[in-house]
Amino acid sequence: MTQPAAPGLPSDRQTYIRQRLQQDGRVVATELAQTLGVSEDSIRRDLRELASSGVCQRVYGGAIAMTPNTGNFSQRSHENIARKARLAAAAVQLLRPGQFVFLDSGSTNLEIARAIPDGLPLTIATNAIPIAAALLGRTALEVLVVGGRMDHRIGGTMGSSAMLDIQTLRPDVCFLGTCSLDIELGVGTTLSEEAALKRELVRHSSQVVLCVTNEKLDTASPFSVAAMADISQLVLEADAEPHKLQRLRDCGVPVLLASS
Amino acid sequence: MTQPAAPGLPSDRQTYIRQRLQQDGRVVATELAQTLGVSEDSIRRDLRELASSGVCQRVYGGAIAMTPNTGNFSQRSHENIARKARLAAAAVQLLRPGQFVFLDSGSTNLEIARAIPDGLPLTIATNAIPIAAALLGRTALEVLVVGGRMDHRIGGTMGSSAMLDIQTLRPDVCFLGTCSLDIELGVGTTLSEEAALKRELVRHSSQVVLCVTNEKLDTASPFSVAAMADISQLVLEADAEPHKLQRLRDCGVPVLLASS
DNA sequence: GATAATCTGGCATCATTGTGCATAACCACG
DNA sequence: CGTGGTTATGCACAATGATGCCAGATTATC
Repeated sequence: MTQPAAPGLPSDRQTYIRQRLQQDGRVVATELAQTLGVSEDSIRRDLRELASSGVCQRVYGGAIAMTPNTGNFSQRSHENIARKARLAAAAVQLLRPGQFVFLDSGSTNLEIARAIPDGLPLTIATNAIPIAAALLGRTALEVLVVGGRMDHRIGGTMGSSAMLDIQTLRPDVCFLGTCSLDIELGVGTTLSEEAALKRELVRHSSQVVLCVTNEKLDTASPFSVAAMADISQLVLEADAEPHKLQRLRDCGVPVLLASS
Repeated sequence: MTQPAAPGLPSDRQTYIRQRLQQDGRVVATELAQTLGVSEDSIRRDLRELASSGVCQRVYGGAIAMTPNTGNFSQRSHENIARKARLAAAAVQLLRPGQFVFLDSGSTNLEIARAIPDGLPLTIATNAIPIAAALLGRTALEVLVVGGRMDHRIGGTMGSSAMLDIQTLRPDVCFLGTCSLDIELGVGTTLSEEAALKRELVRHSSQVVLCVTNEKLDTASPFSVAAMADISQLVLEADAEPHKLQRLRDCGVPVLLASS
């Protein structure tokens, strides 16, 4: 166990909390306050700050570690379900009857698929298996599945075959799954093949919509997918940090806020 | 078994319940209350919340895990699940490491997908979305998804695009989903498009394996898929009617019986 | 149909949380 | 050395969340 710093620079304390989060996966506020010899208020402030940076997720009584890029798809899709569902509820308001919509892989897009109103006639294309599974039985929807080799990390098809399939599509709207969003660096993702597929998607879609949860704002990933200029519409959480939100608005991209 | 947290963040409790659901498929409220050291009321509240998130389905006395997809396909797949699982357990004994296997759509084939032993390296192609979803995360398996228009009745992709995809494959073994089997009429199915796809599948596969539950024996369907001569291997239930079984053996097709 | 177990919703109670405010430490600058 | 500003911290208080208990309704089981 790491020794808590006795005089304790605030940043040291947060480093210690990060360590504990990585080590145990979760922390308890009261226990941290006692261990570090500060009031629970300070701990709460730290946790709030770490949560807004995307390091952890705040829960009643403490916090649990956030692992944005690790873990398999089914784990990720259980995190932040409520927040992603709210984002999805806002996003589906952008849909119009008869549109041809592409739903990229990603846990947020899975929530969007679930949030599509019953009876709204759409044609939906996707390379994500869980999304196709969620739309199975929704007879009002014409569903096209992009074939190819399935990537277990992404939860969707990838590879040259999938790329070729996508090139034959001309979606009206594409909901792009996002790993990170930064104003200068644009949209990024963790896998090179995934990035290539998403770039093709952006190239062929009339509109590109991006749904981004708070922890992904102002972060970067190894592979670039699109620049801010390629984005037609942003959907963000209402409690996103105001200055980040303002800077995104200043880019000229329409922003839709998901009511919290 | 995961150890329940002693101080117990509320979110940890729900995570524990999720784990138990995934592990055992069902949970009992009274047992959970005792294990976690909280009142049954809290457990019931948790289960209600998890149910509203779609994680589980509430039943009298506890909850059962929800399979992600709903609709007519999953209804079918819940019928005779035990019998189909036994059939599947026998069928996977036919698999050899490194084989290229095609799993056609159908609830029996979904059970086969679930019954594939962990660590057995295979390449699996499928046009069935629930099967692809079931294989997601099984990293020992290379999974190829056949793209195309998804048919909500079948639960898989169909159409000309899927046909073309299939023509590029040369599976070692194909597990053919079956609606009916009759010695004179061969294998049949209810939809013409489905039949066309299955015919293509039979044409391109080295071996064709048929898993058939008792109620499908000696029945016919509108559209013909294959003759008895096209079948390489049958997998039947051990308690099939002896005279039907004997007549199938007489056709010269090897028969594997699933122990009941 | 009777009985026992379980479920739902309301309520009281306690813990946790966010916010405003005051205090103290620290830093830069004249 | 003094001063104004910033930051971190702790405390008080109101709001929210979680929990257990209870009464009435519902459901399983005999």
